[in-house]
Amino acid sequence: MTSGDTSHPSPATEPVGFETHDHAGCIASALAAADAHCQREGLRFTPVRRQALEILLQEHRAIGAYEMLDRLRDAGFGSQPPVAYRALEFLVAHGFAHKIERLNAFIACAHPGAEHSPAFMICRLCQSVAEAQSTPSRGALGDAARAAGFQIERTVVEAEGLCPSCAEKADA
Amino acid sequence: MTSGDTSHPSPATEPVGFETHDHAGCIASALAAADAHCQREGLRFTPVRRQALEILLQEHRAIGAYEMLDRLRDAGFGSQPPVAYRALEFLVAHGFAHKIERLNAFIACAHPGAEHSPAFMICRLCQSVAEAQSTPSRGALGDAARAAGFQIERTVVEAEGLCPSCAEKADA
DNA sequence: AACTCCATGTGATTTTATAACGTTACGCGT
DNA sequence: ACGCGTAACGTTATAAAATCACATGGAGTT
Repeated sequence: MTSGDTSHPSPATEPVGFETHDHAGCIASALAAADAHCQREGLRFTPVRRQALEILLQEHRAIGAYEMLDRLRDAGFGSQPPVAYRALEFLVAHGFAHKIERLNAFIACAHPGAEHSPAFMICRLCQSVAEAQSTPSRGALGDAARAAGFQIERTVVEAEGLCPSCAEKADA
Repeated sequence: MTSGDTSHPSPATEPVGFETHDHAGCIASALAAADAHCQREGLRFTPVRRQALEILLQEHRAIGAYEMLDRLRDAGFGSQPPVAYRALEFLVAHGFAHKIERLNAFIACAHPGAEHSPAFMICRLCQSVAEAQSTPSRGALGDAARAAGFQIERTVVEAEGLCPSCAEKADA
């Protein structure tokens, strides 16, 4: 991930995962948005929770609960698993982060604030993760659910494969 | 693809999971199919592997590795985790079973033999699981992947919600 | 101040998964 | 049939992921 760019032409509508972008800016704005959202909703955006989100945003990749725990401990918070799990649970519950089931890991939401069913593209070589949108009600799964009378409440959509840059290397 | 699989637009409308069916028959035929497939491919369908598949077929629901281990031990096989994990790994690798990431559990494939990208509907109340087809290349995810230059190799598609019968109970 | 609610911190445990290693069984060429 | 190489099996041990249970403490309310 290069870190030279400062201009971010279009906000949060595309696959924000395999491209370079304004890191400091996205962290700051995401934290601000989370702040505002919690204010509005009467949620307590406590120090651990804020720190956890900041860690996810800084990494900009999926990190496991125990890696998060290490970071939180380094930042002066508790050192037992529930510390990390509770912070992550909060972030996920309110849409600030997502769990990548396939990796047992967590990543900051790339489309904060928006109601959405996320879909992820996971590179099996470099482990990078990009978030896109899925449309559960459309497509084969939606058809099957309607046909079966199944009420979808939540979806996990994760694609594993090669990101552009790893695919290029693999070709060579 | 199988010989019988036509490429019509909506292959996903046989939800084989929330309906009653000929249990003994489906077990026998699935085992026979697996036998044949292994024969053809030169795979070793050993006793543990066969027993593991039979267990999955009998249950007809997602079961965890340690539950599988219990059953295998009861059947006279080894009693340590790798026994179960290896059998399951074989079954998954060759398409006889799938892992439900959301549940950390495994289920027999409902469309044995066919090349497919499975999608699952998981009832959050009764834990039943139905398998349908997904069409990774179509839909929002496929679009996003193409746009990003991501090469999809495998997809995890899992919907969580209410199965028909639990939805009915919940309504009442 | 007393109360309640929720968040935090900690120790302990459960559940899920893999590493490492020796032994056995099979597949195959001779 | 014999020996060879590989894959499968079994076991011990350990790692990784997640949860339980309980005590403490702070923010807001009454």
